Amino acid sequence: MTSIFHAADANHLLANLPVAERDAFMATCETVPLTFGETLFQPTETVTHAYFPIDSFISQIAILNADNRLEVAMAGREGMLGISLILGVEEAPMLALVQGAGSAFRIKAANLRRLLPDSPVLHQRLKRYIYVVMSQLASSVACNHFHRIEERLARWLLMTQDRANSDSLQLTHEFLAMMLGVRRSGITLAAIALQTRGLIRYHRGEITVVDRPGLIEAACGCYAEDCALYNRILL
Amino acid sequence: MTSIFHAADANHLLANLPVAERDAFMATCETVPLTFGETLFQPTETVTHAYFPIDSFISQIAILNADNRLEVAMAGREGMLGISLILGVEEAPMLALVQGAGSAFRIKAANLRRLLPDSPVLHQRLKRYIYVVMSQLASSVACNHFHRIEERLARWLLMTQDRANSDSLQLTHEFLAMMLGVRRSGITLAAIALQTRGLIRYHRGEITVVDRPGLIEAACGCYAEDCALYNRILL
DNA sequence: AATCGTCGGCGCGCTAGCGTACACAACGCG
DNA sequence: CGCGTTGTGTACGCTAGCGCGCCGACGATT
Repeated sequence: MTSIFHAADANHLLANLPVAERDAFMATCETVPLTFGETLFQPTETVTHAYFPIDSFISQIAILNADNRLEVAMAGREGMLGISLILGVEEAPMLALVQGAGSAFRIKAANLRRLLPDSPVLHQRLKRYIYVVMSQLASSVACNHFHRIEERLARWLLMTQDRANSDSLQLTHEFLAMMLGVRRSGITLAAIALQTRGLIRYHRGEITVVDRPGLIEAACGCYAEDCALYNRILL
Repeated sequence: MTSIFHAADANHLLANLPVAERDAFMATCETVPLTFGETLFQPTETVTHAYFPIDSFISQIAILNADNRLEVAMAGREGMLGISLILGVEEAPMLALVQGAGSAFRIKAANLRRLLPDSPVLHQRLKRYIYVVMSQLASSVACNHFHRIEERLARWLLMTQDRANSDSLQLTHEFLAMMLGVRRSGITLAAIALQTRGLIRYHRGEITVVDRPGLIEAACGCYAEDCALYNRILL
């Protein structure tokens, strides 16, 4: 590799680590493909691995019961899945579903635990990431409570676009309804509104972001705040 | 002190620590009184202290804007305030308001930072507490979205009662409305319903829990799940 | 070219909760 | 004792979103 960028840089939490830490991590991790729809964690089950997405992304979904479920967090290249392990807990808090196929670095729980005491930079970065996720969860409580479907849909599309790194997303209204915890036809109405305003275009399971700045405008402020928080704490 | 219980045991996170860790903590902390309505943290401001409530309790409130605010977490004898410090971040994520007057152990940010590396039991316990709070935040996103006011009110009263250690709570409908992020008269209706069912009694700013088991029944399952999670992870 | 499953548009009646506003009762203070 | 303040009950019209269900259109398969 002649580039100054190492393969590990593909995940932001692993980028620019001290060489010793990076090598130690890469020596004990493996690269795995994740397929769309794959379940990585079931709530309360034991977490055996942590995942650091490269070009995949994962939805974390809170389940109240069969009919009441909704996405509360998303992990892509900018983050990780398996926070519990950093906190010394071996159970998964929520359902983790691969929402964007791709690959990820995967590391065994025991290896990660062994690694962290000797990787102060990584360890610190992961703890700060946990802070970001917690803060975003806190504001999501308010966002899901106060903001309407159209704003939340816009926010969700932006977050997904960031992680998918593409203007075109493979998503049905049905799926979006599950993510936002609303009715399918509620999504249809919101999507029509966004399309009419020229912000997105869609057709049978494919949504294209046409006007990203406009979409940011249409989204609730929570999107911008989430970005600002991430940059403030992790960059 | 002839009792086998030490003063530190008044906060569950500090109870039954190894003597060395307990002494180190108690040597650098102070006991402070907290008065009702006091603001301990403002969002994004620097956190100078962590608090371990003894018989006080503190609401953590997410603020979207002047009109849209709602409580997302509560810290009493069973927990702490100032999680950011454990994660190596010095800013506060939310507004922290004293909701039940009483006292708390208070420790300076720098002292806590210095203490933790030599206090493995406490450190581990605090990390596991963070996991509990995160999981509760995640399910709160869903709870606030799907459950109705009456169920959420019942849950909130139970959580408050646990921390206040009293059947009688000093609360106005106005205040409850702010906590749950709803209209004042929405609380009045829910309170009437609960009183009619003989679960609570209230009068001008004082609410009394009459039938706790019944109230648990009336609350959404989130209350029981929160308790179960706490016990599973921290006991 | 016919078929069939998936996806999206739409309608209908309904409910929870909103914003606003007013009235009354209890309490605290001078 | 009278007064203002605070807390609670209630009413009215309104909106977002629900549950349900139907239909048409698209696209893949054969």
